[in-house]
Amino acid sequence: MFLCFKSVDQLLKTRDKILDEALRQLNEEGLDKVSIRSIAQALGISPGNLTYHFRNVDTIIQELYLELVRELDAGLQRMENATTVLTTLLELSEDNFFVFWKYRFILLDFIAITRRITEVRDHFRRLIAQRHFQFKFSIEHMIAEGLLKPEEVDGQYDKLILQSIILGNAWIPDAHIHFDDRSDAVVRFYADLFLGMIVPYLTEKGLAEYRTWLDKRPKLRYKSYRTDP
Amino acid sequence: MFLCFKSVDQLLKTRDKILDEALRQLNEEGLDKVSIRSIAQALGISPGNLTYHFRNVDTIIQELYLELVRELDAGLQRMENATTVLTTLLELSEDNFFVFWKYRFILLDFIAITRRITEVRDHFRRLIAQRHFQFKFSIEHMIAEGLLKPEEVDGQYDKLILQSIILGNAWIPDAHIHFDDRSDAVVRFYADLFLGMIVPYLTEKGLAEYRTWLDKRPKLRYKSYRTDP
DNA sequence: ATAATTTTAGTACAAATGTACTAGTTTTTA
DNA sequence: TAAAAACTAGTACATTTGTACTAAAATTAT
Repeated sequence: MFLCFKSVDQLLKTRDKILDEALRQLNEEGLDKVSIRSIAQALGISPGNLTYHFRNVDTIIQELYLELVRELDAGLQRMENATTVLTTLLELSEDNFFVFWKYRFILLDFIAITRRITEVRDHFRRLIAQRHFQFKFSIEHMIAEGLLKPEEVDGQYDKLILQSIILGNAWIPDAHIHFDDRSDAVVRFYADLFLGMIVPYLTEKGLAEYRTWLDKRPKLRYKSYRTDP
Repeated sequence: MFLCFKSVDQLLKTRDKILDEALRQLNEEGLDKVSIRSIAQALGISPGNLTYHFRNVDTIIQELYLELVRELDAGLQRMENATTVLTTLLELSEDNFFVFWKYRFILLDFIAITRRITEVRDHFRRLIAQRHFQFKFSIEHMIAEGLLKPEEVDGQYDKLILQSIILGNAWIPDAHIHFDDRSDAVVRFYADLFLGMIVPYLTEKGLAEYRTWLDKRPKLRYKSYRTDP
C-alpha cells in the first residue's frame, strides 16, 4: 500500500520533477527568482538532493533548452510529408510558436541566459542559420509555384527572412509586456501577426491559399494589444 | 593648482559620473554584473558615497530610462518642421535607433528591468501606444499623398505597425546574439532592415522617395548576419 | 568666520546563492 | 542475500548583494 503511494509519486522520477518545477518557476517567476533552493523547497526535497541531479540552475536551463530544440526538431520532421509549401510553412510556424511558448522563459531571458551559458548562444546561432536556409528554400519554391511575387526590389526577400526571424524570437518578450493574459489566445495573436508578414508578397493564388488556411483557424480573440480582461 | 586638478575632475559631478559609469557597465557587462560596489570601485569612490546619490542600482536604471525617454522626445521635436512624411519617418526612425543603441542595456535586459521596476513597464506601454498612434497617422498621411498603396487586405497596415514596433524593440537583443561587432555599422544594418518593412507597401512615387533617401546614406557594411571581423 | 548643509568614507549586518562535503537510506546488481 | 551503486538529507562555508548607520570632510549659506 505504502509502496503504491510512493510509486505514484515517483512515476515522475526526481530528475523529471525538477525539470518540470524549474520550467514552471522560470516561466512564471523569471530567471533571477529561481535558485536550487527555491526548486527544492517547492518539491519538498533537500537542496543537496537537487545538486546531485543538477549542479546548478544553469545546468537545468541548458537541459530545458535542449528539450526545446528536440521538440522543434520533432515538429519539423512531422512536416516532411508536405502537401503544399505555403500551407506547410503556415502550420509549422504556428506549431513552433506553441513550442516556444511552452519554454517561454528561454526567449524571455535569452540575453541573460546566453551570457551565463555560452553554449546556448553558439547553438542558437546555428539554429537561426538553419532556419534562414529553410526560409530561403521555401520562398524560392513558392515563387516557382506562383504563390509569391517575384522579387521587385533587390534583396527584399533576404530582408523579409531576417525580419521574420527577429519577430519569431521577439514576440514572447513583447507579449510579456503588452498582455496580462497568458492563454493560447495570445500565442495565436502573435502567430497571426508573424504569418501576416508574408501577405504583401503573396500572389492572387498565394493569397487564396492563405485565406483558405485562415478560415480553418478559430477566430482570433485579439486584434491588437489588450491588457484588460 | 590642486584645486584646478580637482575641479577638472569634478566638471562632471559625482552623480553624473555614476550615471556614466553605470551606463557603460550595464551596456558592456549586463544587468546582473552591475552592483553599487562595482560602480563605486570603478570610480574610486566609496559604496556609501554612491548610496547617498542613488539608493540602489534600480534607481540608477530608472534614471537612465528617463534619460532615454527625454532623448527620444528631443528627437521627435526636432522633426516638427517636416519636409515630407516619408523622409521624416525614415530620418526619425534611424535617429531613434542610435538613441536606443546608446542605452542598449535597456532593451537588452528589458524583461528583467520591467520585473524589477514596474514603473518602467507601465511607462513603456504608454510610449508604445503613442508610437502606434504616430505610425497610424503617418501611414494614413502617406496613403493620401500617394506614397503608400491603399490597404489591400483588411487590417494589413495595423499588422505592419505592430510588426515594426516589435522589430524596433527587438533588434538590439538580436544584434547582441548575431554580431560580435558593436560599431555603428550594426545599428545602420538594423535600421535599414527596419525601414525595409515598408518597401512592399510603397507606390512608385514612394519607392522613388525611399531610394532618394537611401542614396544619401553611407553604404552598408553588412547585408546579413556576420560575426567574423 | 561660523553655522548649516551637502557630500564622502568606512563599516557592519542580514539575506541569498553556489558549492562542497558527510552520512545515512534506498535501489540495483551480482 | 550481500555488495555496489544510486539517491537523499542536512549542514557548513565563502561570496555577493542591498541596506543602514556613524563620523569625518568639504561646501555653501548666513
